[in-house]
Amino acid sequence: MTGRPPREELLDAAAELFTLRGYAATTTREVAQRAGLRQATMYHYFRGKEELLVELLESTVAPSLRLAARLLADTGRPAALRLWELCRADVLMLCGGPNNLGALYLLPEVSDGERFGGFRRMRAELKRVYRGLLGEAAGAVPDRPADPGGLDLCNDLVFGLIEGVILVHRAAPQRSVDSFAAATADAALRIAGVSVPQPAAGPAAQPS
Amino acid sequence: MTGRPPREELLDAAAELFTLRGYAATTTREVAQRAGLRQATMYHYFRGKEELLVELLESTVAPSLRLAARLLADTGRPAALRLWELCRADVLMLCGGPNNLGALYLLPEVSDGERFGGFRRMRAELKRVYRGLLGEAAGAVPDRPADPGGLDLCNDLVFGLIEGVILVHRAAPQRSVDSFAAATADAALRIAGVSVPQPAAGPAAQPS
DNA sequence: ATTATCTATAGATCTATAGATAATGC
DNA sequence: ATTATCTATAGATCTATAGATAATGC
Repeated sequence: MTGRPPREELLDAAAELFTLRGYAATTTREVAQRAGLRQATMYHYFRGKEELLVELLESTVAPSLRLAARLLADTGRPAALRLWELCRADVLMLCGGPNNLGALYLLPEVSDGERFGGFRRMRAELKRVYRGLLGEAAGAVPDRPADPGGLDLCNDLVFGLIEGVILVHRAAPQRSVDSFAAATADAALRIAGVSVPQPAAGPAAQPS
Repeated sequence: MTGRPPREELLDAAAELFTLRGYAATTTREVAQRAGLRQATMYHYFRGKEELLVELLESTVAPSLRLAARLLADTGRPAALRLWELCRADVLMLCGGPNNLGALYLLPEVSDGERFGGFRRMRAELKRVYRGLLGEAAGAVPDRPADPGGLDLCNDLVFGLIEGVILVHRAAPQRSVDSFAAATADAALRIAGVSVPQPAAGPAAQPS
C-alpha cells in the first residue's frame, strides 16, 4: 500500500509545494508530511532542502538538453523543423505533468548563488542550441552570422517566449497542453521570421 | 543628508530585495537596514511585510493600466499601432528602472491568496485590453469575434511574450531596454500575424 | 549489520508588539 | 500632542542533528 519509493514521494511533494508556494515559503515539515513521513526522515534521503530543488531542476532540464543535442546533430532535416520540434518539446516539458514544474525556473532562489550553477549551465547550453538552430534556419553560417546582434536578440525573444509560457500556463492551466505547445512553437518561428515548416504537424490556430 | 522620505526608501529597498532574493527569503530586518532604519521602524510606515509587496505590485501595474485604457479609447488611430505602443510601454515598465520590478510578478506568493487580489484583478483588466486591441487589429468585431478560441490563444501568447521578457531581462540586464522594448513589440505583432505599423517608430532589429 | 523511521530538541531566526525616548509643530 | 525612531522581547517557527527503535537482509 506504500505506493512509490519515499524518495520519489518526497520529490513529488517538493515539486508541488515549491511551484505553488515557492521555495523559501515551503517548510521541510510540509514536504515530509505530504510524502507521508516525519520531517526528520527527509534527511535520510536528502542532504537538505536545497538538494530537493537541485534535483528537481536538473531532472527537468536534462532530458530537454539531450533532445536538443540530438536535434542539433540531425542535419538531414531542415533547421526550421528541428527548431519547431525543440520549442514544442520544451513547452510540453515546462507545462506538462501534474505539477507546473516549469514554475521552478522562476523561483528567485535559482538565479542566485553557487548551488544551482549546474542547472544554470545546462540551461545556458540549451539556449546555445536554440541559437544554433535559429542561425541555421535563418540561413546564416553558425560561427559567423551576418548579424550576430540581431541573432542574439531574436534568440532571446524566442527563448523568452518559451519560458513565458510557464506564466501563461500558470494563469490558464486547464488548456490542452498539446495544442498549446504546437501553437507556441508556431509563434516562435513567426517571431524568428521563419515560415512554419509542417502544416500537418502543427495544426495550431492561426489568428486572423 | 537623509535623502528621500523613509517610506520611499523602504519601498525601494523592498523592491531590490524582493526581486533579487524573493519575498519569503527577505527579512524585514534586511529591508529596514538597507533603508537606513531599524527593523521595528518599518512598522511605523507599513502594516507589515505584505503591505510592502502589495504597494509595489499595484504601483507598477496602475500606470500601465491607465495607459491601456487611454489607448483602447483612442479609436482614431489603427489598433495595431496602439497595440504596439502598449507592448512597448509594458516592456519598459517591466524592465526599466533600477530594479527589475517585473520580477515581482513572478513571485509565487503573488498568485496565491487573498492579499494580492487587487493586483491580480488589475492585471486581468490589462489583459482584457490587450485582447480588445488584438481583436480590433485582427479585424474582428470585438464582441463577437470570428474565432474566439484563436483570439484567446493568440492573446495568451502575446501576453506571455510580454511577461516573458522579464526572464530575458533578468538573464541579460545589460542590454539597452529601449531598443529591446521596441523589438519585443515588433515580435508581439508578428505573433499576432499583424504587420508592424510604423517602421520609423520601431527601428528594431528584424532578424534574417 | 544495515536501512528506515521516529521522537525530541538545540540553536538560530523572524515577525510584530510594547514601551521608552527624542524630535517636531502648534 | 503628534510623529518618528529606538531597544528589547514575546511567541512562533524552521532546519538540521542526536539518539532510540523497529524492520530488513544475510
